[in-house]
Amino acid sequence: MSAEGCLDTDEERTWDAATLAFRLLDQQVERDVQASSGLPLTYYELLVLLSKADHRSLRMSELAEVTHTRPSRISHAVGKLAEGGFVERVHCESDRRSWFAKLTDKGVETLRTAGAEHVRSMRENMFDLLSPEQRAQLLDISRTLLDRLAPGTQDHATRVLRGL
Amino acid sequence: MSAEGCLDTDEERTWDAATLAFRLLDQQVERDVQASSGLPLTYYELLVLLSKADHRSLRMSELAEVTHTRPSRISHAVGKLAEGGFVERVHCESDRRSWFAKLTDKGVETLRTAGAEHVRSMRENMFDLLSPEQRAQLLDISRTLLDRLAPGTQDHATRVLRGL
DNA sequence: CAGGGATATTTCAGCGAGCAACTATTCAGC
DNA sequence: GCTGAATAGTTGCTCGCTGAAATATCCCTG
Repeated sequence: MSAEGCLDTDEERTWDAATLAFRLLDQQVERDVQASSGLPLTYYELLVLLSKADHRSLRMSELAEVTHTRPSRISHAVGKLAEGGFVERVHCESDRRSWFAKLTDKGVETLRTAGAEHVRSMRENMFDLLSPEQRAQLLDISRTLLDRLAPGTQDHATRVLRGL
Repeated sequence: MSAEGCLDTDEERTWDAATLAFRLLDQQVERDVQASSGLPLTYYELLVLLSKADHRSLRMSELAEVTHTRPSRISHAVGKLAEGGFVERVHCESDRRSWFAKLTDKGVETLRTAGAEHVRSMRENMFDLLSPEQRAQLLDISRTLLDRLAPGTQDHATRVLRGL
């Protein structure tokens, strides 16, 4: 009647708990960041990436690649961010198909306060709850998963952000 | 220039890795489940919950509570699932404000194949990659986070699914 | 047992993300 | 150089989720 699957009970519990925990974590941090900056978490993350890049700018395609999302999302998102004045589009001289998204001064300013709130929320909802061992374990587990889900990405991401 | 935040580098790395890993994991499993059943992962999860409940049915409000999402989502989702014939709405006699969503035979059948694919994907993208220690660590970490993000939920969920 | 506040659900409008189709530019080969 | 394939981005449409307002029913108090 009840046991529908061929699941190992322990696996199922782990899946359910982990899935729910990280969804709720994302949602909570999203609420906090949005309340402090007005920006959706994923938009805020784009600003963070730009702030770390040389000249505070990245190509649309680089943003899509680093975030593992579709070009159309970046196009929409940068459009909104540009409307809000957080970002400006800069035409690439060497390849005129390409555009840079460049963080504006307003973007930097917004990022300062939003970043503080992001850190606070991150700590409150995650790091303060975990022991140092658990943090290390989580990093290890996440990297293990990423090795399969986004192979060769960690190196690549830093390469992009350091200017190839 | 580059270091924008007051973040501990280790914390930032852990946050980035964990966030990305579990987002990609969700997306990958979603793709697999959708390819095999045509259902979004979150809709499939509703069917799983119903299959575990007494009489294969739960109140709308129970579905909302257990999944930690908004009633309006359940309303839309059950509407779609009912259109597809996976679920039927049953009016509650004792409280006529309330409706049950009840899994149909077609729903059970769909769930059989989708469930197999879900388990396969879960294993391929998660459990097969982790050591037994890591699985235990992840369960522990997830529960720690859930204690704060959804306090008193684990008991509650099982209570709902066992009929109060 | 009538009135009012709580509760269960639906409906509507708006947002972020993805897919597919389209435009514009670059590049490779003849 | 010119044609055609590949690449960079954008646009339009659909989908699932949320928040707020609306509807229906229940329950408590007087």
